[in-house]
Amino acid sequence: MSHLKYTDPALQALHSIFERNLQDWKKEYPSIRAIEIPNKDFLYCQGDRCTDLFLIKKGIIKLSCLTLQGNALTLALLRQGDIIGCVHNDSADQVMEESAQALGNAVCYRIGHDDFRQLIFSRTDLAWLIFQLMHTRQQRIEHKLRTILTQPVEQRTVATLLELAQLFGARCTHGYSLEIFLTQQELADLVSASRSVVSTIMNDFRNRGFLEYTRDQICINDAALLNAVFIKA
Amino acid sequence: MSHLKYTDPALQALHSIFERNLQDWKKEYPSIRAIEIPNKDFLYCQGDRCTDLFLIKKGIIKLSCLTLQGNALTLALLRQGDIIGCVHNDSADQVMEESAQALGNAVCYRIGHDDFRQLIFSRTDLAWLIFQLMHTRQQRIEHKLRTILTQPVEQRTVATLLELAQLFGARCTHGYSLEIFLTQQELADLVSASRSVVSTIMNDFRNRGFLEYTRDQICINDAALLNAVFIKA
DNA sequence: CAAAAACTGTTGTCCAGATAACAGACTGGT
DNA sequence: ACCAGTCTGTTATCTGGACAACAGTTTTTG
Repeated sequence: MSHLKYTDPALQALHSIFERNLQDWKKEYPSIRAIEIPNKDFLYCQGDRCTDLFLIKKGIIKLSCLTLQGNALTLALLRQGDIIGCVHNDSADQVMEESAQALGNAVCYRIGHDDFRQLIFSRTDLAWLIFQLMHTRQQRIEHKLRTILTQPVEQRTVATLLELAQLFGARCTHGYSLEIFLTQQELADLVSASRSVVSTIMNDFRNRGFLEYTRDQICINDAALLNAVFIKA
Repeated sequence: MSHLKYTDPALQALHSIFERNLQDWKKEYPSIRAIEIPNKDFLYCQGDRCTDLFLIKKGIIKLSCLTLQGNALTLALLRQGDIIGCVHNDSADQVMEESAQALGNAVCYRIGHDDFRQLIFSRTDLAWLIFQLMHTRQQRIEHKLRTILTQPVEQRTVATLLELAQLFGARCTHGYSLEIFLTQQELADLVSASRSVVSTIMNDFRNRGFLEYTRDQICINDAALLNAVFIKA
């Protein structure tokens, strides 16, 4: 199985259905709107009361939540075609459990909860796609749980880097170059580890020639990195 | 917010729709079948090729997966109305990522993947319910992730016990009595901790009068247990 | 352009919890 | 009624990684 599998037909399909029908739907479901989210802006925050749904049109959205101790815990990175926001509920007193933040600039469709519901009712093909999509996402988070519980920080870092390469990677001479700016702290959050450990590991990787990085760019020699993982395993 | 909230209208609704329509559907979707799963039996195993979906009619199903090191990791406990199995995919070479095992005796509806798809297409109300349901489940696993990453084993044990009380609990003199047989190892898996630590903690709780247990029964004094948690927090 | 703020790299300390090992207690089969 | 297998209770040991602290570097901002 490829580590780099990241295309999902359901995702593509959903996305293109929206593209195609947006104009029509705007008449029928007036709450639909395309909105731009600049880098680091929040779609909504933990604790917000939110009555909208979002479908990502472009860009990456980070879902995270604050733990009781005040550390950020990254739940997922989502992209084109994924759905977030208030799904639940018909009872209004629902409060969001996570925050959704743009990682880089993003564009989303926003739809009111009720309109979305209507949409599902009238477009059964949509329902099935969404069903598949949610399932993939479920798989992803289960996978994450497994990883965190079983792999040491080093391996998780590798996994995260490769995942990022998939999401943002532009091919460059040695492998993938990440187009996005991440501080070590943010990276550490993604890995679910402490900043200091990640820092040391990254330096180690650099020395071993698996990657190169400066303050605002990471360039991954993915072949070497993957090799390193496989040799260990 | 109550720790013991465990009723979900969507769940109930879905369940009763199935109850009501089963006979009719049997004609239209011949793959639908109600099946009994005895305690500890598997609906499917990690690595199986599985083309069916299951809706739980009665009982509890445990989803778990084996880690590389060979420990079992419990992903979720599911119950009446929840859906598991092969959702994905239209491409056939899909292998299950987890195992589903009955905890106690259970009854499920089994439906072939394609029939289910048809069902969704024709019953839009179903689609919406399922949508909600998957979302709750998503929330649950995210919550689990958060718990594991932030709470120490002791707290997690408490949480697990209370959860179990909700699922299996029969009211008894002191609080809830668990109707199900769990070895310490299984309990530890649910908590995601090592058996020895859980053992010690359980003894500690017993001494402090929070619960009573023998080899094949646990009796939880939930009031006391909850108190203990709140005092700490 | 200087002072403040934010980011990185490194080290030393400390601890929750994994692991291992062992000695009862129970259970069940023959 | 014995032996083998499984479950519980406990302790002694080890370790990954969190945390805190600090010095050096880069960025921001007034």
